[in-house]
Amino acid sequence: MTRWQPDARGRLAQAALELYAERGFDGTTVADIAERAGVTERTFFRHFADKREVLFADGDVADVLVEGVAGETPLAAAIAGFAAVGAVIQDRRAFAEQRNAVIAASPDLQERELIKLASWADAVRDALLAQGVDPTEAALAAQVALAVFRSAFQRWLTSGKDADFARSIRETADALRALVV
Amino acid sequence: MTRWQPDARGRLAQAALELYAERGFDGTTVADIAERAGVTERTFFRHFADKREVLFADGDVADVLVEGVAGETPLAAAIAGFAAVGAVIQDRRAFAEQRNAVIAASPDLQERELIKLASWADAVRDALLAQGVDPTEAALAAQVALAVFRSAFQRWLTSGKDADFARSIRETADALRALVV
DNA sequence: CATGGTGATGTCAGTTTCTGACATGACCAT
DNA sequence: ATGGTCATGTCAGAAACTGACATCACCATG
Repeated sequence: MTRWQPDARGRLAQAALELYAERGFDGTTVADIAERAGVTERTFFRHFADKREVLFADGDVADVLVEGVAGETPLAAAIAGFAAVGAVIQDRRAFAEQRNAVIAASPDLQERELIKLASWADAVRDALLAQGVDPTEAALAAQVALAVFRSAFQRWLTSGKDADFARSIRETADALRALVV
Repeated sequence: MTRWQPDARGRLAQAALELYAERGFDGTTVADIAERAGVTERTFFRHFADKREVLFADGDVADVLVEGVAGETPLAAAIAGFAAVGAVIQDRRAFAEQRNAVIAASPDLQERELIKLASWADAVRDALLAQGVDPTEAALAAQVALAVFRSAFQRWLTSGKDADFARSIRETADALRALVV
């Protein structure tokens, strides 16, 4: 006789995404999420630091990001890092869409999203630093690459069901070059 | 006999900045802030939506930003908008430094800072749209200009007491051009 | 001068988020 | 079998916020 069902964390994450989609972030209490997942509220807070974080457990995405940082120039390298993340996201488009819709509907979740993206930019900056890039240049390249990623993500979402993330990145990078000239 | 001292809102903002600097954001309760300002906790929440917002009442900065959006190219126009804000910030350097230090010390405050900056980028994007710029191009230009602003702000802070914000912006914009080439 | 409306604040009760401390019991190594 | 470990449960409480209603200086109006 097992005392608890396995993967409480996964059930909590799933329940949270569903409830945020059904009733909105504000209309959902942590007690609701815990109940649907079949655990107590206290267990929720053992797995996730707060009510928002449950949507942002990216696992090892940061590793993918950092390993992808390589290229001819610092900016190209930074963009390549984000492109690697794009490839991961592309494999779960339906999830990405639902999650994106939920976040777009809640300022609280947007805040958390922004700081997560900022931490990605910091990781890219650090990767560039490790490759000997000048600190100021690395920070700027990471921020600009993030801007490209965000724009490319929107482009990918609005480009239909079978859009290619790498293509969206390339197109956005081209648009950037056109802007700066 | 006046029933209350004037400018409760201003006193709350001042008390909050002081206390966040003294004890940190987490170490400060809204009751602490209200007490120092000589009002009740309820009054705090009438003036500010939440505990973070008290540091982010920028007043008419968004107007300055939008009015500053003008230039030869969309990116130049977007950067000009942020440069206009820079000029305002430059006039209150000591305040900017203290506020920046307080925010840097708290992830919660950083989140709010990021979403405020994002809303600035959205305002710039809308201003570009109003000038007939292509939507995708406008969004990207606004995001890139924000990256330039953030980098320029750091540069300005670390460039000594009498640094010129406009100069930091120019230098960062030059760095961007060098990156993209 | 009286009267009544307005607006900023106070008071208070309640919900929700989040934390610390301690208890439980299945599982595992010895 | 015995004891340790680890995920979870239980409980109490602090702090962030919200809604409803009360107060009373001030001000316009007759």
